[in-house]
Amino acid sequence: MAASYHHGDLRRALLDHAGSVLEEKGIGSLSLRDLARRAGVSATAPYHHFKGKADLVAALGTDAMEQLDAALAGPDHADPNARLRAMGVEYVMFAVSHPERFRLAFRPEMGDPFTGVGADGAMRGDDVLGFRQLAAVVREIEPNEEQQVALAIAAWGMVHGLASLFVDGPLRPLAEDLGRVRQMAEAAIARMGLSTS
Amino acid sequence: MAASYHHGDLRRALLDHAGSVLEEKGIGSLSLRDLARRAGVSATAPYHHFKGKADLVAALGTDAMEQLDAALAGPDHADPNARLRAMGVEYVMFAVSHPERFRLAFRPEMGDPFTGVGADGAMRGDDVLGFRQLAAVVREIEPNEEQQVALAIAAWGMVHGLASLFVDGPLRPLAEDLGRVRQMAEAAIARMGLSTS
DNA sequence: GTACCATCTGAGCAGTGTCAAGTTTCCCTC
DNA sequence: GAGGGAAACTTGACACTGCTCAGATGGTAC
Repeated sequence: MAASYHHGDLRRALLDHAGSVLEEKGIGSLSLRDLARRAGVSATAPYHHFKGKADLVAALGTDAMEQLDAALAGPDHADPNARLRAMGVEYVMFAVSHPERFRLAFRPEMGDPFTGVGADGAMRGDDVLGFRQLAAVVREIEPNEEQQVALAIAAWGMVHGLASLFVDGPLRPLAEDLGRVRQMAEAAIARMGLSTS
Repeated sequence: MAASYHHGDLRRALLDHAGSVLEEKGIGSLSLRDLARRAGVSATAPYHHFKGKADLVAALGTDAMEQLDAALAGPDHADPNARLRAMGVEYVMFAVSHPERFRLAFRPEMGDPFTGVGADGAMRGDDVLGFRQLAAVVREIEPNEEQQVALAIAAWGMVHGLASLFVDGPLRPLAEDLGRVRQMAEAAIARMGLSTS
């Protein structure tokens, strides 16, 4: 009797349980049936909230992207170059601190969150989570529009690569020491001549 | 009669078929049973050559890593800075040209090819595919050992990030035009002050 | 109060990874 | 050449998965 026929917010519950599974056992162990079981609901109930597994994973990816975006909002130095560097460090720290979330935000085999750059190569930055803040700070640093794209790509590429090497690449053994990661990220970012045009 | 009981080189055949499936339908559609079927063999035969699916995928990752390594051997400019930049461009071009292979080389959920950086942060570059050539050219550019690590990480991070953004990230729509990718990669890499210490 | 409709259930299909036990073939040794 | 052991392969089975479809349920708008 306590359990009502209608769950209330099954969609949210499924996503939350998915988050737990993700952190405990990784994306390979994510199963719709298991999530349904955890939510105390039949195996087919999730299909009333998601088109299928891919759709649920895509929703998780969007969630992750939003969290990354939020983490990037922290730094607010007056100097845009310093802010860009600080944002880069936070990007890497987020990835290392929440590897499953970071992977999910860039996992295209099931659902794709990106539509951020037009086929002509122009940035439509305001449309893309995470890119918005990058575009803003880049505009402060670089007046030339064409160079803005180059700078944004170089900066994003740099920190995304660092993050990937720590999360999925050869630097993984170092990722446990967060202080060291921060230090290495700062060093690598400092090495890049951001302000030179 | 024509078909012998023993396959001959089932391991190689399975990996080859896996390569085809990967390029045609992506890693999500990779199934051991399907590979066995394609090789004309029972569903459990692959277990005599791989511990399981994860082991097969790990072998594919190693293959991919070797191919990436080979692709990086191309450029041979006398100037080490120019060579490093050219290697970076080739890295990105490989990723964009063979996205499934590139992903596989950095896919840890099933098997992990990396042991390249000691817990102390020192490079053990000669042990790691791909890193070997990077370590060599970095040594030519940068005499200071500590700075070598920083430079190597910055350079690898940069090109790996670029590659990832083209393959799995917001720059994906641009990845179809290989000429444009090359041009953008060159611009982004040129922006990074590699030779400044 | 009744009709609607999103939500949820149950049974069932096709496909998967993996294991245990048996069969066939190759190859090395005498 | 004969014998024997090891490697390669098969059959059969189990537990699990994503997904579909027909039907039960119950809140809500009229």
